[in-house]
Amino acid sequence: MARNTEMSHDPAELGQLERDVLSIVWQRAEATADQVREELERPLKDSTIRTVLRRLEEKGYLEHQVDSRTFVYRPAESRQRVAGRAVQRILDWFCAGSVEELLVGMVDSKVVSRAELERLARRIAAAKKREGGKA
Amino acid sequence: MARNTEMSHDPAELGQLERDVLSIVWQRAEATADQVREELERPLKDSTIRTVLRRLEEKGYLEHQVDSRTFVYRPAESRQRVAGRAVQRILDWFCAGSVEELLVGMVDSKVVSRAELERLARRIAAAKKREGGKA
DNA sequence: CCATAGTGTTACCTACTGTAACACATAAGA
DNA sequence: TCTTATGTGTTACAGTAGGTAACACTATGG
Repeated sequence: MARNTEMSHDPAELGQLERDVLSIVWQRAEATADQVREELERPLKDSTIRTVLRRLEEKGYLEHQVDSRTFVYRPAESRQRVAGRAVQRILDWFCAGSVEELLVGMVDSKVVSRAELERLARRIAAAKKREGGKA
Repeated sequence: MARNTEMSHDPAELGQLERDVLSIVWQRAEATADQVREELERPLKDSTIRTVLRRLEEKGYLEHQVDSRTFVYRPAESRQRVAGRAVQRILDWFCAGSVEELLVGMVDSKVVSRAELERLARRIAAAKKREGGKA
């Protein structure tokens, strides 16, 4: 057995191509298969792109609406939320759920400096007040 | 093709069992195959554990030293560092490298609250001064 | 009515992981 | 010294996910 057989979707389980396609849709806000293919540098067949889009939808990352028989895909969730969940996973796996450990790890791995981290955290905390609580 | 053929190791690419084994070694600081097996709840054969340990070493997560013909595995990197790198990957994939976006995503996905994030960031920033810069 | 454009279905190959058997070596005891 | 644990090295197999794509089907526009 490899990987879970029945779990909610999980960003790290995406392959390279899937991530690329997903990124394109996120970037454009919405995209058809052809648009995605044009934006990919790789020379892939239409059916390949469509398969990937369908799989991404099955996994819950995308949803589509039909616009005169053409599928228009849109993100089902924002990049940030997906990224946030991905981080949550890492947190659970490698940091026993401790956010502090994770942040320390990020500093340790030079993902962000202590100063920068503090600056961003303050900014984000401050942003809350300006916007008033929103989902 | 699935997954990279030649890239530095990457925590998200680990399977469930591999993560479990790695966690045990991290927790104990060092462990032999038998010790790992005892600590796993699952009834696995010796060779299974050893294969996993070997693979984890190949992937760069563990290293071993021989203690009178017994392999003693130790982490090659701290959990925090590995977690940090994992986050870096997510950052690159889903946030175009923007740490701020990632942090916002974490808040968005309720991984951490704004207030808590700020509190931790301050603490981590403060810790730097006490310890003096160290690798 | 035909061609074009788009979807649905199905399939194949490979890499990765879980799982383990079996052969080989060697220290320790009889 | 011969045998037996004990532990390692090698090899393998099956299941799944992901990359890639062909092909059949459908409906729309000319």
